[in-house]
Amino acid sequence: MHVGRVEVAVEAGGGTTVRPVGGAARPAGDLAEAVREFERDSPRWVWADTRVVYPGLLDAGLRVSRCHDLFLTEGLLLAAEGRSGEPRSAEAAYARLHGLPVPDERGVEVAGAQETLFEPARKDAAAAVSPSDLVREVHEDQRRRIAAHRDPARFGLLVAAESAGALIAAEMSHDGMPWREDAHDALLTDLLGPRPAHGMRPAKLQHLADQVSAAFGHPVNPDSPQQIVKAFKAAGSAVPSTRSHVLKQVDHPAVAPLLAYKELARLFSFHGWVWADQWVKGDRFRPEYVVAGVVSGRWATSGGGALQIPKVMRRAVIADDGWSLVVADAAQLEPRVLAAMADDRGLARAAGEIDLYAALAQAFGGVRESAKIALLSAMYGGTSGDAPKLLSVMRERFPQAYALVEDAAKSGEQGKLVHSWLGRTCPPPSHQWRELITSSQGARAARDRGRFTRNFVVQATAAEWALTMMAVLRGHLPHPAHLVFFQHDEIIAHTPAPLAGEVAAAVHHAAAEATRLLFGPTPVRIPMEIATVTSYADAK
DNA sequence: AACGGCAGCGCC
DNA sequence: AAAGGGCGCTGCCGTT
Repeated sequence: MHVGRVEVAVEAGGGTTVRPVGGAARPAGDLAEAVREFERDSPRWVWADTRVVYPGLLDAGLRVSRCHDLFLTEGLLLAAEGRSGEPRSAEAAYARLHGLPVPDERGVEVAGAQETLFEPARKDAAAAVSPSDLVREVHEDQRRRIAAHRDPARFGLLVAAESAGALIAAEMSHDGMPWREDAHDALLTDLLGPRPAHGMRPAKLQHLADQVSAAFGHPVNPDSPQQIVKAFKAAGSAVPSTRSHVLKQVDHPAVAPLLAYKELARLFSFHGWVWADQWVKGDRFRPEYVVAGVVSGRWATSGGGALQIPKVMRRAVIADDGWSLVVADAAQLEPRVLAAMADDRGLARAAGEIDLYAALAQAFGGVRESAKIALLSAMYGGTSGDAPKLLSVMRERFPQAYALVEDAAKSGEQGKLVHSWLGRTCPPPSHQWRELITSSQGARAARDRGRFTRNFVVQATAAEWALTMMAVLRGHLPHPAHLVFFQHDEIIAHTPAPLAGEVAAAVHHAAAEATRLLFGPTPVRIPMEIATVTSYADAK
């Protein structure tokens, strides 16, 4: 199979220019036509921004196998060059290349209107260049910068995985996650009562709110932490906050209805009927994913709250008739990633087992929970409870893994940058931090950043493992199975039921392949827990 | 009326 | 002595 590169530039008028790398640019009336023509060779499509270009192709029923996203790559490169936060758009990259005024990233409209892609550049000094020359020059520049990276092979893998993520995010938004509106409505009605009129509380919520007021003997808004704190104080049960774990310690008749209210109110306002009206259409939930929306490379969402779906709501995620959901979860991903990164023999041996913490228990007095606390404290910077004692065991028994996170923390405390395994770089400390660090609060600021960088190296590497796994999986799914959800270390595929076994096999393959691509030969295994279900709620 | 910080809590 | 990482989203409430 020939795998070349084809650059694509979308003109302001909606026309398209394509240029096979090494060849000549030519107009291609319609991007879909160009994709139909070239895609049989599985080229790597080079374009300014997947969010702008790809949705139209998906609407036309087309998919591409790989791409190079200039926007996301620019973000990776800028961070690696210690310039996080500078505008990442191709226009901005072009302007920097030529010393021109750099357009603001916010000026780029990404709502799917192709016309707007080059508008900001047109308003600025980059206006003179044709879109196809802009794509060509920025692409060449990025390839130079990737080649100049201290580890181009790893960094190139990261660039490819990030770009694959952009394709997958667009495809997931296009396909949507199965979400049965009738099941969701039934679930809400069961928990809250029938859908209320606009601006009203559901019956059960109103009843609980009334019980809270009755318990205090006067009207109290259960949504107002201030009023709650005041009411408890007046009742002789002062509380420092209204967090549920605080309230649970209080002996007062308002506590029970208040806690019940808080739990249900959240479901009502976050994932209730109004939410469904906005985000669920035709039994599909279509969130907006933001690839690399988190500095660690994790995805974020810009709407729909897809990464915070409460477990109880998973009952509404139901496969189509005759189809299944294959729910796959990378178990204990972060400690395994730490073991592989640190090449720590003892930890890596434990990470060859299905239950890593159980395998470590022996080192921690035979207590699995202690092993878990030790590892989590090492990765998060925890110091409460038994953590200090358990961390000293960790330092003794798993010195290389311990040193890796300690070094990351020390670098952070000193204001240095740290990197993931493939070369994602954390942002530099803020200006305020640099001022704070010399003040009386300096020690605290240093510790806070140390915890951030300590966690960054592990979380970012876990994120790139997951991205790589997903990219491999995407290429191995049997048609018409497709990915419908991704949440940090968990992936869901929607598949005709008879193909579920093939999908599961593809998941196992993808996990092993991602581990090999990132870490090469290692005793560490990153096993996937897979459940084939009709409803997401039945996984786990 | 619009905006933004905060509290609180859901997910990993 | 204690001290936990990353997000998004909502309603409240003070500010403009």
